Amino acid sequence: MVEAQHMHEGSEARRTGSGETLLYLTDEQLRQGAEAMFFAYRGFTADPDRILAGLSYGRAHHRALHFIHAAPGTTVNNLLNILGVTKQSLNRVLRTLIEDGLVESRVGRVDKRERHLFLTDAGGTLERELSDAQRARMRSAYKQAGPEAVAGFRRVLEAMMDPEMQRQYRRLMEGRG
Amino acid sequence: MVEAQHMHEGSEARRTGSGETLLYLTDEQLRQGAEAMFFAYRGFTADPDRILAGLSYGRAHHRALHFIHAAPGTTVNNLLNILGVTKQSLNRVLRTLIEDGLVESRVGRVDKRERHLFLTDAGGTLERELSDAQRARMRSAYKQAGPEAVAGFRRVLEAMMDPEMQRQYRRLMEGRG
DNA sequence: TTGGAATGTCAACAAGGCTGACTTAAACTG
DNA sequence: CAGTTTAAGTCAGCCTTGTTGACATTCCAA
Repeated sequence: MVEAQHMHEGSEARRTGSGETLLYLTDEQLRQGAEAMFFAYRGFTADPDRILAGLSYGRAHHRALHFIHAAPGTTVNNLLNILGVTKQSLNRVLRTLIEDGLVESRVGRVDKRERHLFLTDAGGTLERELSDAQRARMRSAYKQAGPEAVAGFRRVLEAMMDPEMQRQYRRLMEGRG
Repeated sequence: MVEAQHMHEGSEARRTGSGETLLYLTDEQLRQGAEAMFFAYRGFTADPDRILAGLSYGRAHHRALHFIHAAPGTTVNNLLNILGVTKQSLNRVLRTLIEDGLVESRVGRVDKRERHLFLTDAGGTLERELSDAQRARMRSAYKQAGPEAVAGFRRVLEAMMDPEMQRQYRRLMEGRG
């Protein structure tokens, strides 16, 4: 049920005869949403970035560590698709992580062309440090906003993804509850 | 009121005797939120990026155009704070925009050290083209998710910002409805 | 056995961040 | 008025992280 007290200030909804909900979204409301995304993403990355600045790593290293943690044993190609970068770009990051002993690359058993990626103990430790920093902010934001807001947050974000990314995202959600 | 059907799958809320709502947020739920942010931000920037790729501009030019549009007459220093980059970095972008006749820089009347920035007609046209592309996706996401979700989306994003960015954001919201 | 797929590597380049040093002009302040 | 601070711009150099293109290797599968 769409009720006034649940609606964003300024947005309007109306039920048609057929029961379909129409939304009147002004350009201004959408603009504000875009700005919110911009500022929030800055906050989202700020804490891990601060940690990484000390080490000689960047945000790209964090992303690699994150998704290797999320899907241990993933192949390079799979990681490429998730991250949406070229293999040359990923390779540069991956190479330093392997050299520094944070990531282990194992030749595939069934297909020996493939490399399966795992975090070493040291890699797991850094990954945890980075995500702890990121999660602290998210936890605080979730608590401030409340569970209804969080559900809406997730719904809008999912609807904003490219269809291919949405598939990747849902695949990652499976098998993790 | 917190009711089960409004809650995100897997999140739990409980009312204490004092009426305070407690949230039990697992690391896993927060991780999923982080991944949603990552994938959604990619989608968020994808459409304007495609347009900019043709021209010799990048995302940084888009951001400058966006905020000059949002706050016409803003000074360079103010824009610096909003974008969170160094003046050297902004200057490189701003210089090309001014040279190409998309942005006009006027010497301040009251303080002649300041430069006030405005979009030219051409600048306004490009800005509109870029935000139209971005807004189309946001409009679609907002419609899919519904007004309650949008309100929650905005609440979580705002709570995720650095306090200083939150101030900038709210200041921008004022005087625009 | 040959074609194609997966991976890795080299080179070159561009965008867009950063720091540091310095100039100019204007404004403020003692 | 002299000295300091502020706003803006510039130059030089560096780093990360993205890109393309070319090419080698390895291995699977038809």
